[in-house]
Amino acid sequence: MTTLGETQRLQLRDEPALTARPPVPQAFYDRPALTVARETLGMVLVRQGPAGRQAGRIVEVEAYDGPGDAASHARSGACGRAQVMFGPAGYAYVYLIYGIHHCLNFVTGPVGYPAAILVRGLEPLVGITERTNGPGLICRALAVDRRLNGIPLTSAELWLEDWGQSVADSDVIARPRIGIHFAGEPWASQPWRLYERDNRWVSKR
DNA sequence: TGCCGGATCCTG
DNA sequence: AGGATCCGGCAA
Repeated sequence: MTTLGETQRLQLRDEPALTARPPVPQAFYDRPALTVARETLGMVLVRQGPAGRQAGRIVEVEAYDGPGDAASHARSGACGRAQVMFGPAGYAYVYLIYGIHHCLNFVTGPVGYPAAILVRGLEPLVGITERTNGPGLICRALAVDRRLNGIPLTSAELWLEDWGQSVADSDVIARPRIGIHFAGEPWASQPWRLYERDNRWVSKR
């Protein structure tokens, strides 16, 4: 596995037209949440929306895994907003939080098993001018709201691409998830927040 | 039907 | 440290 240094990433930023790749297929998401989370680091999130084509490299994610995860929206069953998490892998789960901000997730795993990856940090590559170090900021910068809830990640509006900028194992940091103290143990301590070491686009704390 | 609190972010 | 501001879950 090779990783690109900062210099090569800067070169990629200068050649956006040359870097488009096919969308990551649905099968990528149809695996355990932690596996998908690890491999999602370094993948490029592409948004085709009101601002045209935007792209950024995912540098921070969190996994929410299974019906027993007390921090997951799926903890109360397949009702309300969490329904998408119980559906097939490879779909977007977008919800409104604190009445103000949106959060973007990728549904993972088999039908009936609720799991998802929350996108928390994005390194701008193409067409992104606002801050993207935090889940609400990412959605604002990419014009992602609940209209995108439930769309497939192979759609023409939002998808992942592999630009060959994966994160080396030695650069992956695993820590407890943010803002889920209410879940209690062991969930509050599960190291299911993954991010790239020393990347400025990782959310604060 | 009402209330409580949240996978956040900004301002003071 | 506290406010913004909507929605889901749970108690009554």
